[in-house]
Amino acid sequence: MDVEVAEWVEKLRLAGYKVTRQRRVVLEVIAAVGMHLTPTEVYERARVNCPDLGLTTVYRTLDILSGLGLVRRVHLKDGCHSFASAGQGHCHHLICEGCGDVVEFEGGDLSPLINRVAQSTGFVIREHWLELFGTCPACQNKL
Amino acid sequence: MDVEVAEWVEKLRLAGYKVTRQRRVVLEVIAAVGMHLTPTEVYERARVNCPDLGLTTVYRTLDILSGLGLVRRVHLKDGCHSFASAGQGHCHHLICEGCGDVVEFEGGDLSPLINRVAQSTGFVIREHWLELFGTCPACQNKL
DNA sequence: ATATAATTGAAAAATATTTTCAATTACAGG
DNA sequence: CCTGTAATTGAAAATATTTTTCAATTATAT
Repeated sequence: MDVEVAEWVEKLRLAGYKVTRQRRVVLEVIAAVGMHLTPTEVYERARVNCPDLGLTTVYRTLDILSGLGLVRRVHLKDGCHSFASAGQGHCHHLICEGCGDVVEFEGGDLSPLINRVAQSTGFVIREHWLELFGTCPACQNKL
Repeated sequence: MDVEVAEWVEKLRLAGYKVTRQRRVVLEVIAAVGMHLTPTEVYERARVNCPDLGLTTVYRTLDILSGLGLVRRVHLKDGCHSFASAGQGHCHHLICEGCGDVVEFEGGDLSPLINRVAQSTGFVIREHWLELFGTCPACQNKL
């Protein structure tokens, strides 16, 4: 079990959730795979190690994990059904349009932009999302 | 018919689509309402002026409009079923969490950040997408 | 070991989206 | 203005996605 899974298990426990076999296997799949996965894809992969897992539980576990900020929905042009690990700190997702690979990056400082927009619109801005799309080194070589 | 609708109609025509009563009414709803709407919400509002409109046509029209870049999906925490006008140029969405109001803003220059990420990951970055969330002036006053 | 409250999977229900297809309609060309 | 034709339409069916319900199971505090 790698470090990320151990940390996630600990956070689940601290938040008052039971650490079940099913939750553990869902965690392991998402931590092990560096790409975005739909609930059904998580389900299929997780069932290799836990054949009695139900799709309902995958949905429920993804809900919990995103509530805890451990996992985040990946927003793609044609829909937003996929999830990926959300990493530590304030990270954003860089997504390969070829293979679905997801890399996290530090957001840099967007506050000048955000302050400018807050100023000109009168909004109080609470949160922001940034996603980058492109082609990973491996997929560049395939062309 | 306001300017935005007239422009959109022209772009539809130029792209080779027929300008039907149904498409026009969908356009009008989205242009008139400064907030994000689900296909069903568009459908309900559009039917006021066009009672024989079908939901299927709303889905199809939203597909076309987002293909032409006139409308963009709005990505919210709990799902991505809503659409809003995409405005001119390279704009992003600022969304009020209170009332669903959507304001467009110029993206500013993200290229330093994007270049840095491209450099450190080896990705070719083709596109980016930024969304801000907060509270609009009207909703601030309601508190 | 036990009690108990959380969690589970299956099935059903609810919701969202796409496909199919015959009827209708926009509009180019006369 | 008519006409022909290909695009477009709505309704219904099909598919996909997500949530709810509920009885059985299970993690874990004691």
